[in-house]
Amino acid sequence: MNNRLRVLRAERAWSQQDLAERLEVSRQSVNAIETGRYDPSLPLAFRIADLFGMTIEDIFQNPSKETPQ
Amino acid sequence: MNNRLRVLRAERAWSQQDLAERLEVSRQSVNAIETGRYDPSLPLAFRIADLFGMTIEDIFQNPSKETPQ
DNA sequence: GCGATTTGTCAATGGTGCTTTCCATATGGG
DNA sequence: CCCATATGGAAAGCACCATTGACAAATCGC
Repeated sequence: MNNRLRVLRAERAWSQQDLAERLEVSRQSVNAIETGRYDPSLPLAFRIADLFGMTIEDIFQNPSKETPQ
Repeated sequence: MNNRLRVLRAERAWSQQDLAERLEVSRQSVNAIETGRYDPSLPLAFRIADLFGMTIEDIFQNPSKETPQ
C-alpha cells in the first residue's frame, strides 16, 4: 500500500526515530511502513492520521485503487 | 474499536454471509469485527469503506477518541 | 580522521488478523 | 416436529504486524 508518510515526515524535518516516538512504535516499524514492507494495523493508521491532522485516506492509498489502468 | 458495520449491513438487509462474500472474507471475520473481537487490517478497512461508499473514518471510530470524557 | 546521527535491513520472538471446521442457539416456514 | 437460515463463538493453524537487538552504510560537524 502506497503512503505519504516519508513526505509528511520530511516536511516536518523529523527523523524516523522522532516519528516513532510520537507514534509510540519502534523505529523499525516506521521504516517498514515507509519502505512498504508492511501496512500498519488500523489502530496505528488512526494514530498516524491523528498526528498529522489528516484522514487515513489522505495518507494511505487504497491498493485496489492504485494505477487502475 | 467501535464500528458501524452492523448498522450499515442491517440498512441493506444483508446477512453476515452476504457481507463476507462482498468483502471476500469469511463470515467469521465479519462476525468478529462486528462483535469487536478484533479490528480489520488496513487493506480490509479500505475494502469495507469502498463497499459502503464511505471513508474509513465514517465507519470506524478511533479508539483514542472514544468517549473523551 | 573521528564520532554522532540517520537510514535500511536482518534475525528472533510474541501478538493478532484471518482461515477452516465445528458446535450451539434462535427463528421462521412447511 | 423438521429443516433451513442467521448468528455467536471456540480451536487450531498460517501469515503478517510489531517488537528488541544488532549490523552496515552514508552523511555531517568537528
